[in-house]
Amino acid sequence: MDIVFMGTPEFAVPCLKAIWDAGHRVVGVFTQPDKPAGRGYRLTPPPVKVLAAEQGIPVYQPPKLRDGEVLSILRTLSPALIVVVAYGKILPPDILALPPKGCINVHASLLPKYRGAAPIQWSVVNGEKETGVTTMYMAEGMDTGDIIEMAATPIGPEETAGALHDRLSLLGAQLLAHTLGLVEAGKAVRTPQDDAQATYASLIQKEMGELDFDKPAVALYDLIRGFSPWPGAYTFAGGKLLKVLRGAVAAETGQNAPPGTVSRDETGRLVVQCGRGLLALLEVRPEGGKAMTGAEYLRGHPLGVLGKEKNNG
RNA sequence: CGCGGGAUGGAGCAGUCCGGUAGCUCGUCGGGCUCAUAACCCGAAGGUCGGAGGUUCAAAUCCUCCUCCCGCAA
Repeated sequence: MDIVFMGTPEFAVPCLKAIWDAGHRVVGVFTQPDKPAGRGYRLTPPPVKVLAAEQGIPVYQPPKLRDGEVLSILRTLSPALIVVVAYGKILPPDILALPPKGCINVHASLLPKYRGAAPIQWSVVNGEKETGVTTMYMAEGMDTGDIIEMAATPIGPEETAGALHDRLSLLGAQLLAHTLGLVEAGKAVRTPQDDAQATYASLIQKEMGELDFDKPAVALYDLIRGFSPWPGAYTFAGGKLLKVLRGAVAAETGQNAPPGTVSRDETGRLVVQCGRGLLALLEVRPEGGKAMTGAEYLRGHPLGVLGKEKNNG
């Protein structure tokens, strides 16, 4: 089949590869415009663009899809199918209606749960034990289309969102390859979603990564995993930012000190009192510094109370 | 040139504004104490203060340039 691919970040890269590996032809790639990123704000091309360019596939980076020009480009490319993976834009109805085989999407959750922008992170933050990937026919709503296939996978008790992202990215590519076969053969079955079961995974904001030590240690542990490696969980120590890269639950119950109180446990680990239980900060990065273990951090920084930035200033 | 923080014995930091013999916590090594210990006591080793140049009687500290790391932002 002739396919137009729409995707942007690293997550979409394996899916793009899977298309030609499965014997299909990518006649065009749509991706977000290059954006300033990193120190120096240098213009950086999205990963999908880099791969497409290597393969000599025409790349389009329209700022808007609803300007008519995009539609005429697509008509010229004349794909049988459009595949969308983490593109970052909503497709207007006239584009959805264009390809004869339809538009399909790969989503990193077991729909209808975790519709939306950040399903991987939120599934970890919420302590889910299982997640997966879904292929579906696209509808106008956000991730509301009819399901074609799903593949489930367990979330490891210590797995970070970053690790899960990489696994789901590959799993999604596998599933996509299979789904493409079904679609091409006309054997793809549509299963409508049960909207009553739907949940929504909103866009991650970095502010959501601030550790609230009034919460149970287990919840903070899940937050650290879910925000790793990006944007990272954090707190404040002595008015300075302290990123928490890796944590562990040191005790699930008990509270003997005000939440946020730092101490050193019998093995030298940095542990913090939570609303319920103790959280060990195994790896941290102080503002302007490099990553270090909690024990190392403790050698040069006084014990104190974390996260009081907003209260005393 | 988008904004900002940092580089000091093996680790983490203080000292830099107000130049003047490099300090703290931990680790390491030796010794002691203890039934024992990641605990405690005594002692020791270990540093071109990121690099180059400049100012000065004297520079970790002031000036200039450079390298590397990180935060914001994505």
